[in-house]
Amino acid sequence: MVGRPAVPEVIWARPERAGRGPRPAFSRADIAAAAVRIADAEGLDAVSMRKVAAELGCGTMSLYNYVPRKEDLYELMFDAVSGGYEYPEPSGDWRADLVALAHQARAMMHRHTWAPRLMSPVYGFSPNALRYLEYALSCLDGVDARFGEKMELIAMVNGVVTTYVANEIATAERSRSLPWSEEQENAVRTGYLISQIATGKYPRMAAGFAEDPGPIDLDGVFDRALQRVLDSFDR
Amino acid sequence: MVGRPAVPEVIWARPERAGRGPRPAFSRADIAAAAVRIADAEGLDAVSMRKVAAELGCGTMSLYNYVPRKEDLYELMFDAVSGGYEYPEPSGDWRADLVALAHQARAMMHRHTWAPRLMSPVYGFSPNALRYLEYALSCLDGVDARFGEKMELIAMVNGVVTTYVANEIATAERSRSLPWSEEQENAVRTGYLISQIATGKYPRMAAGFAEDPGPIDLDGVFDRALQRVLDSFDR
DNA sequence: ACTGCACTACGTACGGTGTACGTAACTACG
DNA sequence: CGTAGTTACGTACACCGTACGTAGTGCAGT
Repeated sequence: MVGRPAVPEVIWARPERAGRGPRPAFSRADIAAAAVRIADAEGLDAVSMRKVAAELGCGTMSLYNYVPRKEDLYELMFDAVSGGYEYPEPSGDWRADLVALAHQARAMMHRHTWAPRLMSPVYGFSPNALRYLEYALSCLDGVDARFGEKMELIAMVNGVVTTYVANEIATAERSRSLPWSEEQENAVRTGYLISQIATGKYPRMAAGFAEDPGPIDLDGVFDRALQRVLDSFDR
Repeated sequence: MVGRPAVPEVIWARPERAGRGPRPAFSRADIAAAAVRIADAEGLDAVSMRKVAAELGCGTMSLYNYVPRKEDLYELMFDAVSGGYEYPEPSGDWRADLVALAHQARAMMHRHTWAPRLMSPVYGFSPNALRYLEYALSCLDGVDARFGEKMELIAMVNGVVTTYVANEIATAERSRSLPWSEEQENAVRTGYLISQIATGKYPRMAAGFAEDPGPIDLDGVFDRALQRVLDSFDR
């Protein structure tokens, strides 16, 4: 099984335990949890096969018995953190239910700031992603709309969550790979922005910042964007 | 200048040509163009300092005279492809103007499929990003809304563009790093999805795919999402 | 005109990465 | 009971970003 397959393979279709040979020392959940610990502590780029193996206490190449390629490790990680959602019985108010679900997803991504980078429709097949999707659909049970329309709504809600969280954490995540602090970086960048605006080449931005310079309320921005998406489906 | 700075620095604030020393052999535009060529041809992960230097025909470490860190190379790349937009005089119909701008951005990202991965508010300071923003604001000149509201609209439009393009190209980009073709990968993944749905654990998805199984019209999905965002600002 | 310094150019080297390959030990099935 | 298929893992390769040192170049100040 250590020989990498020459034909496509979905990791979820692989049996966790093969019939023959010694019993595996770790479960997929163990491996995902180890990788998640590293990513939470040091960022996604710090997740290497060597480090995950060390975290588990096994040789680097042993990991390849469980995970054929690093891509699959990412898939395990994303599924693992997608397993923490609560799915209360839908209330009948689909807007409130979707808002609650979106807030759960946003909170998850703030806990695991690498998750937005892994968000991809490719991973939409993982067990927990399917559960999430099915639950979101169940929130829309009473809604009179075609299936395709419901899926487009769910996709837009998910899109808002990941883009906004990605933006919210962008500078913080970036500063992980930089030799100076986030505050220093921000100060320099806004300083440059101000100098550019002062050139007069961007009059509307200049006027805008003069009129409305306050700090941004990220929670408010997110909630407004989410409500707008829901509005647009609620005619 | 080869000594990396210990203090934050925005590459755009660096003069292209220093007073002393030999005249630089390349411009920032040359370097960005070389990196863009590589990324277009082989994907973003193929963009390495060595390859860009080879493409330019100089030694690897010479690149560091122009680009203090690889992050800055990304910033140059993103700004370079953001320089290809056309900014026609706003027509007075702000919805049509923003739709046209969004379509330009979408087309750009389809030409440069690595661009969504680099999309980050951090790069919103680059010269061409500022031009883009100022133009989008100019499309909203006649609209009676506060500056903050206009910025939120523009952000949502940009968000829709990048998320949807990222989804559209996800499997194709992914297959670049995989030893088998996109079609093979897709076949296996949808096969697994079908097998999962057939378990009965996801009744709503099962019903949905039975009712509405057709292939997805990506252009239509994108346009509908975009219109919904515009609707939600158009009361 | 000359000196000095800031800059360009770039070879070498270090510590990291994903993973191909080979070998040894183990266990369930024929 | 053999043996095939698995687990375990050390070694090795190609590639990465980039620190550091050295050599050459041309403007600024004297």
